[in-house]
Amino acid sequence: MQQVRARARRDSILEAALRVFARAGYHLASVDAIAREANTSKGGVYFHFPSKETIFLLLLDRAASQLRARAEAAIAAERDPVAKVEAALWTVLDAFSAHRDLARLFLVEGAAAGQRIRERIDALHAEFTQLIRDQLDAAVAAGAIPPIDTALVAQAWFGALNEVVTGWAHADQPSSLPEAFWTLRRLFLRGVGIDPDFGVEPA
Amino acid sequence: MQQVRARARRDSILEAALRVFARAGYHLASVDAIAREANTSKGGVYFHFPSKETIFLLLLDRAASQLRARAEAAIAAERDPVAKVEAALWTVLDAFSAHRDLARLFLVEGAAAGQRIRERIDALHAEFTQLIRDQLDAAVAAGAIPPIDTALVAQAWFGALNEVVTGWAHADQPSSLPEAFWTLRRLFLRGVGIDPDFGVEPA
Amino acid sequence: MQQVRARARRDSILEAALRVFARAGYHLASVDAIAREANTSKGGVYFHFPSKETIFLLLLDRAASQLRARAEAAIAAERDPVAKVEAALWTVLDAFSAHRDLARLFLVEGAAAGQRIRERIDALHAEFTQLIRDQLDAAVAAGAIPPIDTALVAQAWFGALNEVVTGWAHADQPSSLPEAFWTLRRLFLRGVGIDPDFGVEPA
Amino acid sequence: MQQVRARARRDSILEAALRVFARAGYHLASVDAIAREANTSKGGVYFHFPSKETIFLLLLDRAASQLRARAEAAIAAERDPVAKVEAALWTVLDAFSAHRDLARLFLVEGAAAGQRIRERIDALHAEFTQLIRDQLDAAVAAGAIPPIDTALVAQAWFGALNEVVTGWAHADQPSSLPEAFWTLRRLFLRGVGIDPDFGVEPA
DNA sequence: TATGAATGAGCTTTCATTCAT
DNA sequence: AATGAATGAAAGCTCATTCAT
Repeated sequence: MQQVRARARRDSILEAALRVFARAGYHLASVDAIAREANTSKGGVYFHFPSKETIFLLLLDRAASQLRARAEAAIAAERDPVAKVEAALWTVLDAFSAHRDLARLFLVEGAAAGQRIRERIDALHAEFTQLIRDQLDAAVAAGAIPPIDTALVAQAWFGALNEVVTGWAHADQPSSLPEAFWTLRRLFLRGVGIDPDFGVEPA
Repeated sequence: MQQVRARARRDSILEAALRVFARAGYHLASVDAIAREANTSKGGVYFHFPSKETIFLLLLDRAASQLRARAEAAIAAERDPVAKVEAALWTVLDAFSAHRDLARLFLVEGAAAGQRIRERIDALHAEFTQLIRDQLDAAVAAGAIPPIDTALVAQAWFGALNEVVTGWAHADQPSSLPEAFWTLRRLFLRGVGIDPDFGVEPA
Repeated sequence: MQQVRARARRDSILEAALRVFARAGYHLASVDAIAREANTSKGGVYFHFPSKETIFLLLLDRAASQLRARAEAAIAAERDPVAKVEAALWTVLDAFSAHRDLARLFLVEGAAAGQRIRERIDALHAEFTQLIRDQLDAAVAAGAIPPIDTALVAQAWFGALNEVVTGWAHADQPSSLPEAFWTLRRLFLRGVGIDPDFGVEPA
Repeated sequence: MQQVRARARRDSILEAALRVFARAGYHLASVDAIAREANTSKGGVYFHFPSKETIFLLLLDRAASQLRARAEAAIAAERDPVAKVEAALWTVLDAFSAHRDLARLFLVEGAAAGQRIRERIDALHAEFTQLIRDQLDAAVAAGAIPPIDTALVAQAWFGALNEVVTGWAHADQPSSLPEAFWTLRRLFLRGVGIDPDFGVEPA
């Protein structure tokens, strides 16, 4: 029973930390502020977690696996290789735009937070790039897409998504993300040689 | 004569600051470390610059205008609209990859460094996106490219370039920059409806 | 229980700060020195108080209200208007001479300590001058003292008291406070037209 | 010839320092600001003076001896003992009110400026108190004033003058110093048993 | 478990003073 | 004589982390 309570406390601290990090960024988020947001004390935070960095890392991992799970589910729900590719992209774009602050936090902010965190952020980038790449590879293998350096394409796509979403977060560009999606979809698919409306284009 | 020395010192502090910022990020770079790297004292740094933030901003502006100048020169050297587009892209890619640490510093790291710096980083993103967009608009106007949301495309391309280059530090991909260029070029141009080998594709 | 300890610590920091301020003056009193004097650390001081200035202001207010309370009590204990005037003077003189270092600190030293503190010191001067003046006004209204510019008189008296007491630290004069009181009493009262021994003098 | 120039430079630095000290107070007056005000450089200041403190002390002494000279002249110009007393008072009040900023600087501000300066400020107080006291003693010896603790009276008068003038400097009290003089004169003289209009009062 | 007081290293910045030129 | 670059010892303040209760 006590363990249940402890677990709940731990989770509430994590939620609070997420909010504070998202609001203030890694450096400006003080442990005090996190404790206050979680309605506990600094000591309470340190009882559950060994350091501020650890909390950030935990949140990072949690966000990453949630996103991964969603993406994998979306991909699994499609049969067609190209549709799987699109599912991967759409899930990422969708998740980013639903949680702009987190996207900013983990994709941008986190990069200024010291060696350890940096490395994991890079790993996260790599992971999602890989996820997209896997779908591309499958599509290439299935002949749905002409051969191409899929690693590079995945990386480029990920970066494009990232920029568009984080740009959207604080400017007004683009004004509407859903509309942007259709343009990006065209841009991406035609880029790899698919006519988004009729399948593979003739050479 | 003293002025010459002072100018040299000032420059050496700027160089040192650039190295330290690139190595540690804005927050983790202490003025002490910058002074040490420049073989001077903290007071010396403050004699030449009013604040750490000012130094960062100065470096940022310097890098931005160098890149802008290069890009504009490269664009001006081409006549064909599509070639101008390619020139813009290539310059950015080239510059970024020659100074990956700076690209990381100014495009990623700096975004977590406080209001003033954030604003200028955003402005920098906007500026280079605009630079690319201008070429796209010209190409569309010239009929070299079918109509498209050029703002979004420029943003996506910028993000793609950014990600590919800053991702380089840790991955093994791409093995070579020129190769990557050809892939990206194809990806980008086909994305907007140009056959990179034969010009505009038939609808 | 912890709160008791915290309160005690807080108070001990205040006492320590008072000693250090009195010894060194506002500017020369470092927070480090205050912490050392209070057998705690700089961080400890800042845990209990938000700034050095706040501490000074707190001490200032505390001293002022203690003095005010004493003076008001002494005044209330008298019925005769002239006796009230004397009570105000005596209380101030007594308090100042019992805490010469504080008088010096708050009446003299503090005046060079920045806008906020200056304003409050001025207010303190004004307050005690006013306190004396009120008694003078009452005495004038009661016909115990001939009409006079009571504001100016109160100011002059306050300054005289201040100088006599703060000057003590270095001179040998006056040998004894009670003796000084009788001299000052005579000086002050005769100055406003009262024979200190027989009441109002004939015109 | 060069010595003449050096002397002029030295003096111009002193004047500049006086202005800066009066404007900003001892602590806030930086040597840089003094150099700038004197149209020279920090090094120039240090060529002529060994330290900031020395400069302040020099100015203090200079102001003190100027005031002393004026007071002594004014005193010497009178024959009557009581008139001499009044001359001393009036000179001090006059000087203070003509140079409010300096009065504030040397009588108030300076007190927060470290041991050495503090001691000299005290000496200055003592000196002027002594000057007034000497006239009082002479008046007592001449039978113009009944016996009294002249040291204490002089101190009280000095303090009263000081408070009235410095109060005048930043509040509006008293509204007119010349008017205040007549009130103070009455206050002071009657205090020591002199009817300011008809000489010594009957016991 | 949880609290919050306490620590101390670290930060940016200021400035009196020194010194090569 | 004079300059102004350079120094370095502070200063006030913040905050991740520790620890007695």
